[in-house]
Amino acid sequence: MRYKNSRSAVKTGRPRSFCTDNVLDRAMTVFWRKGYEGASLSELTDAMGINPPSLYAAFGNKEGLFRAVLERYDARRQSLMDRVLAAPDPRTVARLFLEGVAGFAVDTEGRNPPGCLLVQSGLSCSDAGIPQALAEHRAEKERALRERFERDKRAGKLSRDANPATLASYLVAMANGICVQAAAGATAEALHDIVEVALSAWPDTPKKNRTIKRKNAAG
Amino acid sequence: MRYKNSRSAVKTGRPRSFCTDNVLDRAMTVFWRKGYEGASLSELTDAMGINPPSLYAAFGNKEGLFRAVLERYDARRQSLMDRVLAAPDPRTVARLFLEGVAGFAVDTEGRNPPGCLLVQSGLSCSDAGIPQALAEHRAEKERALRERFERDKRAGKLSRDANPATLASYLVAMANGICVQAAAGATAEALHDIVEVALSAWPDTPKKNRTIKRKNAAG
DNA sequence: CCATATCTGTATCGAACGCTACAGATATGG
DNA sequence: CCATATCTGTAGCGTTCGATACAGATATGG
Repeated sequence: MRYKNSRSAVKTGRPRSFCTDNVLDRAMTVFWRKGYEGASLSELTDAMGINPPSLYAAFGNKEGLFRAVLERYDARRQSLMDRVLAAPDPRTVARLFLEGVAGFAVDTEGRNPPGCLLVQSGLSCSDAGIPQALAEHRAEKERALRERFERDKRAGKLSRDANPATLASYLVAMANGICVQAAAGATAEALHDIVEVALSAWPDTPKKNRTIKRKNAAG
Repeated sequence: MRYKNSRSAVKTGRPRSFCTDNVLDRAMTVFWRKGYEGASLSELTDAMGINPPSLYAAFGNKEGLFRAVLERYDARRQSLMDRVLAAPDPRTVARLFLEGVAGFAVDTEGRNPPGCLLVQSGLSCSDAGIPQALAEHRAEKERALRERFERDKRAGKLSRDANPATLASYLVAMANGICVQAAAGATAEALHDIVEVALSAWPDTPKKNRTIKRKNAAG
């Protein structure tokens, strides 16, 4: 069996003996369980099955490895976000997003701990760049939701007094809170119940309680 | 000026030169900003204004200091929880709780970072006892809310199909998510908007949609 | 087959970590 | 005023941290 190598073009020199995505997945588990500062280089190299010089040649340093892990994490969550953003209406977006996050938070392939890497691996840190990097990755999801809701609002799929930014922020906050509950050992059923309550806060499709100024809703 | 000392009875020996609550507040700031593992002993002793032997004599070790800080944190939040639990009805409990948490999360006395110590100081850690200790402290608040809602339900202040455990879990999850947003730099206004959405999910007082079995609601 | 380039494994670097031995300082109890 | 007890400050303990120097291994390009 040959590992997939990240080198895009044929280059000279001894080839890399490991698959980048593979070792990133293994490093992800360590960062997830121990947090950024709690994950030692020796634990990381042991889990990744490589030696320190290989790690430093490939990722620069510990922070570089962590940032590569975050990118890998996003990639593994992309299919969920794609499915969420493809939902026909904003309420379904909200439901798929919260249910998806709750599902991922409790089912982490038996390898990773319950919860979310972007929440529990370093909210406070000796190196302030780590919390900031995590915040940026979380904000990325929030922005995707907000832009979706802005489109929905323009399309008349959200009431005129709904605030896309607030709704996106609410969903992300709820999702992060769910992840904290999951990390503390909450069951899938408990998380599902939380999601149901959270969704009952969702504003329904605009009701005809005012004079209809413009009608640009498309089915 | 004389510092308050924690020694309850008069004892022999050289008296302690520092106020326990005072140094715990200073240590709290370090743990809050850097997380449990990111807070080094030298940073802690510098901030506390004492030397390592005094720290170890008083708190045992780093984990003992952290646990003492958590107790101190709870003590400083107790007045909020008292006010929340003294609210006349469950909806007001929910509102005061979320508004109170959001308020604390952004206004941390200019000394502590935005957010919540119980959420951001060590969700994942090299020593698993730290996330567990944090989870227990958070669960304490959730239990207080749940018991309050159970009493409300027995008193008819919550609808018969409301689940006190779910509502408490929802509020705590929402509060924790709000703290994550605050830690990432969310403004007080943004958090307030989230709280408003979150409260719109709250089940209202029981409506007379069924046969009224018992009536013991008071005003 | 050789020059070049890159990766791997061993062995280890200086720095920072959490923690403590020890002697001096300062209180109480008699 | 002395014996005892506890706390303080200095100085440094052994370990682990993140990161690297270096030599051998293995590919490409000519």
